[in-house]
Amino acid sequence: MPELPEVETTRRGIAPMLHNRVPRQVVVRQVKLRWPVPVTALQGWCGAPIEQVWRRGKWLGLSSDHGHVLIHLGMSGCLRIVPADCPVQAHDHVDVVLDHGKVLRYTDPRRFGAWLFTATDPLHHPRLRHLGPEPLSAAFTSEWLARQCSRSRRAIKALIMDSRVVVGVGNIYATEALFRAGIHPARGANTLSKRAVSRLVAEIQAVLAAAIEQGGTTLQDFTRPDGHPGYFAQALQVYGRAGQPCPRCGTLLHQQQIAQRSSVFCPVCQPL
DNA sequence: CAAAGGTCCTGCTCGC
DNA sequence: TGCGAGCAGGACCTTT
Repeated sequence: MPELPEVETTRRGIAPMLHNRVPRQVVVRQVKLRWPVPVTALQGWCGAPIEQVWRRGKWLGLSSDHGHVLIHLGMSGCLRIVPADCPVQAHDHVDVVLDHGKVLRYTDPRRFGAWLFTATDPLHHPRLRHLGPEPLSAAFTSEWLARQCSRSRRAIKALIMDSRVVVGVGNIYATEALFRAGIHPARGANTLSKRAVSRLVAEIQAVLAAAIEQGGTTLQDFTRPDGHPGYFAQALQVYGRAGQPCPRCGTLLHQQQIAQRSSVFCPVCQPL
């Protein structure tokens, strides 16, 4: 499910229900996520009101006087606020029971997600320490991306999906941004002109901002914490449309594996 | 059987 | 030959 827009949509959905609420208990039904869930630390975190519900890249943070819970949704993770008597389903791995009778429930069939805890500065945590700039912040400039491109021969798509270069850009939005910028996903990063890099920065920002505005992309089972779908799927121009005509020139869209991820592109609008 | 929205880790290759 | 950096591929897991 989640790239940056879906994580941000999740954050906005759950934050109002968590702010100033006191977690009373954390129930862990499945310890084996990406890393073992730190059950004891999560229980110790209970008892203090949640002051901040924040996001860094695709990580969500719940911060209180007792420390910081770090949550990653992986490929199939989902967070919702449910009533305390909501029946537990398969893959409902973690509950945070809150003082107002509701529960923050984490569901993740593939278990690529993570729940971590740190008592110290969460941005210094080993998993967050090396993250690159936020794509929608002033720190993500064409100068920055051009510098990263100049020292890499990797495919440009792999580069922009590298969280040390820029956070939050996954397969859907990398595919869309490259189409909008007219850049072939397999182009060597160091072969891009400065102009192409600027265009790419602008398109990454535009596509992410638009997707957040629309509440994220709902494919298969992504729904927002309020149960509504995201509406950005209808705005996708090439992702999931291999074999269909390019929306710009009508040529049939190609699909190929690039950096182990399926990539859709227009061979005419995005020449190699 | 292949593929699905993520990303960490291992081990290879290349250049100094 | 040895070392570090950069990179590709495998790994994790379930569902469709």
